[in-house]
Amino acid sequence: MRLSTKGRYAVMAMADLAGNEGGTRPVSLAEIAKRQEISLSYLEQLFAKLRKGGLVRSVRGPGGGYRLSRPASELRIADIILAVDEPIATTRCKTGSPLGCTGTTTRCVTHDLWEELGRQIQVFLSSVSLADVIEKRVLGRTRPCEAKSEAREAA
Amino acid sequence: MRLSTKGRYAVMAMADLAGNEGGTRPVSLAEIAKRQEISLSYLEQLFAKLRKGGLVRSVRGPGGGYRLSRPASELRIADIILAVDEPIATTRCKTGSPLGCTGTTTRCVTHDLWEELGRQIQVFLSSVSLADVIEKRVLGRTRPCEAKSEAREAA
DNA sequence: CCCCGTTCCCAGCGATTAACTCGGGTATAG
DNA sequence: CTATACCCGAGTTAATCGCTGGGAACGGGG
Repeated sequence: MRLSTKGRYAVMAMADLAGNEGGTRPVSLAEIAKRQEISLSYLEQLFAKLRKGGLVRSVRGPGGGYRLSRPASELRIADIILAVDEPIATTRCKTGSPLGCTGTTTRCVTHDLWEELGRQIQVFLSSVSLADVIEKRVLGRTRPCEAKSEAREAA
Repeated sequence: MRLSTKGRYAVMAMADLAGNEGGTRPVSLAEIAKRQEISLSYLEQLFAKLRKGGLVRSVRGPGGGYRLSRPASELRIADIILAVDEPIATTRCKTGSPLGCTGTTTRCVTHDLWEELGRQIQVFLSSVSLADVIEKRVLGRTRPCEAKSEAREAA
């Protein structure tokens, strides 16, 4: 899972859309662009991908705009980022086959590390829905069961 | 915390160093460059930062090279990445003061989200030492207490 | 039915940034 | 003295971000 500003913009825009959807009429990109201070053209680019990903539905013509395809509580942040940001290879192993780097030399000792990190990020972002974000129910999700005092200093 | 290829290369190189340190003589960058297939010049750039960060010690002259400044079990992955990759701002809020974006509009609803994500990554990478990586003790660190079935499909 | 504005839609472009290289310099062992 | 290996700064290439401009569908007024 890749983490870039593009994904962040997409989440911002989706949060704006979820927060301003009255149910009566769609929300135009122009509104979102003004509120979130993102260029309209860039938003269009992002929403094209979000539409292909099935996260939003578009309504054309005057009074048109975008709607969420599902309730905000069922849209996960991970889905949004996955829709706009192509996944990136976190290891140097050949594309597709993670088998090409096992057991030879010290080549890919870090393979498992990055894979596990990616999994951690995925789990976290999948556990947060769009509704959670606009309700500010994000903080305090650190699981207390691993709350060892890992707070030694590096200096 | 920023996640780029630079940080990954640094961790690869440090893992190589930790795995090939016999204790008798330092490890030269030329060796690491050959084993890890990273260009020598780029490695020098990385190790300059690692040295400034106090993670390695250098020995000049023939037979010289680098040593870990501490046992591999006391060097955390987070420290390595922090040493080579400048931290990046994950929100649009003005630099330094995260107070500039509270309560106005929908402006920074995502602020808490990115901050919490960064904290999650930090916690994970701080929980893994260089020794863990070369001993392959990385997988299976997902805390089982949050193992709800979050596996609904997005389609 | 026809015109017209709104809004989504799509392809390509410029500028910023990261990734990486190149050329030198300095300390040290033999 | 010389070869090895660290040290340092500037320069080059490639990718990505974010923007510009024109085209296509749709609703409303005449």
